[in-house]
Amino acid sequence: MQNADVARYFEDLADLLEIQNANPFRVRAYRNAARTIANLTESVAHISTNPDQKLTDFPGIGKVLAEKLDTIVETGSLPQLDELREQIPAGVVQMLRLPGIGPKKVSILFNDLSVTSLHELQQAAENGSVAALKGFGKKTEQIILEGIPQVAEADKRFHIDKAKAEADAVVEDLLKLASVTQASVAGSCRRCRETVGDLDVLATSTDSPEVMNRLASHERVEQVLARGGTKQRVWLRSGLEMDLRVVPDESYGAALQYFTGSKEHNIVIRRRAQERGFKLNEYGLFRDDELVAGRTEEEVYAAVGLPWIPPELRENRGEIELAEQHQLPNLIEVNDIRGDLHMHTTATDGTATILEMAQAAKSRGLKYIAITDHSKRVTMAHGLDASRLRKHWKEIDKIRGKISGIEILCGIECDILEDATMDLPDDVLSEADWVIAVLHYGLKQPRDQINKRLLNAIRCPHVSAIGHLTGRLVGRRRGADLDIEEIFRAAADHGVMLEINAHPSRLDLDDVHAAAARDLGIPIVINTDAHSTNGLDVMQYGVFQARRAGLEKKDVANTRTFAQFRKLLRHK
DNA sequence: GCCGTTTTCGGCCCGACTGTTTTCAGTCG
Repeated sequence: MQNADVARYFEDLADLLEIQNANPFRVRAYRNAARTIANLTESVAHISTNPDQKLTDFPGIGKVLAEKLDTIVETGSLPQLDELREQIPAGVVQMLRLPGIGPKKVSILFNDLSVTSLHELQQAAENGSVAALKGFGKKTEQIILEGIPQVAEADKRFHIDKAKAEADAVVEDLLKLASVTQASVAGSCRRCRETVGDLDVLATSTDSPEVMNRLASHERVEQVLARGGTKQRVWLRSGLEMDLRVVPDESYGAALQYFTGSKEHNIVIRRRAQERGFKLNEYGLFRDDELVAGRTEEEVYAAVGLPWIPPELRENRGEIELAEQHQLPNLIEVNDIRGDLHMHTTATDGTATILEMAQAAKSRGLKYIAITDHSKRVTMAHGLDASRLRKHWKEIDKIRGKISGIEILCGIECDILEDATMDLPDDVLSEADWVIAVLHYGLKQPRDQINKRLLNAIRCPHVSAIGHLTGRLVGRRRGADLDIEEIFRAAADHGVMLEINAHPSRLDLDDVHAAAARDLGIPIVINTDAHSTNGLDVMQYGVFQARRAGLEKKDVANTRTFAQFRKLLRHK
């Protein structure tokens, strides 16, 4: 059982307890524990059965929750959860996803109206019985009727690239206003999460209504959902929701800190403020009613005894402790990247030639690239067999003479087949400068077989790196089930690098896996997997992911010079 | 339900906005 599955038990339990009107702090305890588990690099099943380790050593897991985890690992179920599910139908839990409807209202709908599904809820709203409930009204009825089709729709979260583009465009326009001195995106977008549910934008202005009006009439805005004196919520044409907050200049740092989150990070920061006799809110840090800090984020962190913490790390996953000890990592930056070791050309499913890719890479400041077209198993992309690949490499060799200032490696993205053999024979792979081995097919095979495939690839002496390890697609497809610890140990033993695939729909390794790989000393490469010249521009998202994992320049192999990078290759 | 360099009990972040109220609870971030 994967940690994500175990975490799910506690998340479901928290939802159900909330509807039952349980103690909110008890509910939070379950959610915190779920988060801890989802962020673990070791499997809970392993820790639970290992006599040398204690689950209670992990934050937010006490005696009670540790016992429940043991039960889940041992039996694959949790009696308490089963009981609650019998009392509260799944359709009732689904109502929690309606915007504007929380556990209290869901509880009333279920207990007083006996609705047990979105369908029944719609009928109840249409015949007026929802509006007649105490605490409900015409507006609530309308919110429910509008929300039901939205819930039925798929996940509302957007990939980071799209979210960031939307936010940047609006921020840029707000900054053009005379009254606006500072503006920034905040929230999960500023933390560079893989996906963003909605956008938070912050601005300082002497004329709040001007800013609000500008956003309300912005060409990207479809509809204004709510508007007060300093806060406005709009729905963008792209489908994203955006919150705008306007604060005075002297509050900008406090507001930016506050709205960047994460919620979990902020809870700890606020507690630190409290312990020091302050009150921290989005307007600043106050002693009694006197503003002590708030103009910059640095001021706010300094007031609670910490250096500034990069937004990507603000998840309460240990960054506050590191900051306290002045051991925050010096995070890798986009400009540190010197090479890109995964890209395609017209030889398979790319849209640009070798020369065009090399020129585009050079113009983006890269010093070396690897051309890695598909191997033959990927028939849809017209993957290369041995003879076409050798011709392709000769072609690359010719191009080397036509462009200076950038090194080009003869590479291949070689499929690891379902039977755990490589898609191309050893003698061909041995001629490559760079082999990136990947799973494309049979991702649903059982864990043992997936592991066997990856371990075989890692042991193959010609393989340089494993690309997009799990094969997951962000928000669309879960990755293959694999034993991360075993794979990582093997990669460390054999000197095989692991890729952070920078494409916003992959970002694989994820942040948790990348941190675990780094801890084992495995060199990480961040690659674009570009299928066009513009595809090279996604490098930044891979770097964001690396930053979220706390990686430094030295942890990432393709920040090295070409000469240094070559030395990392185990067999060349 | 978790947690503890004053604590094993009594805390657990804090404010804006909305809708349904006639002073506030619920929801959200």
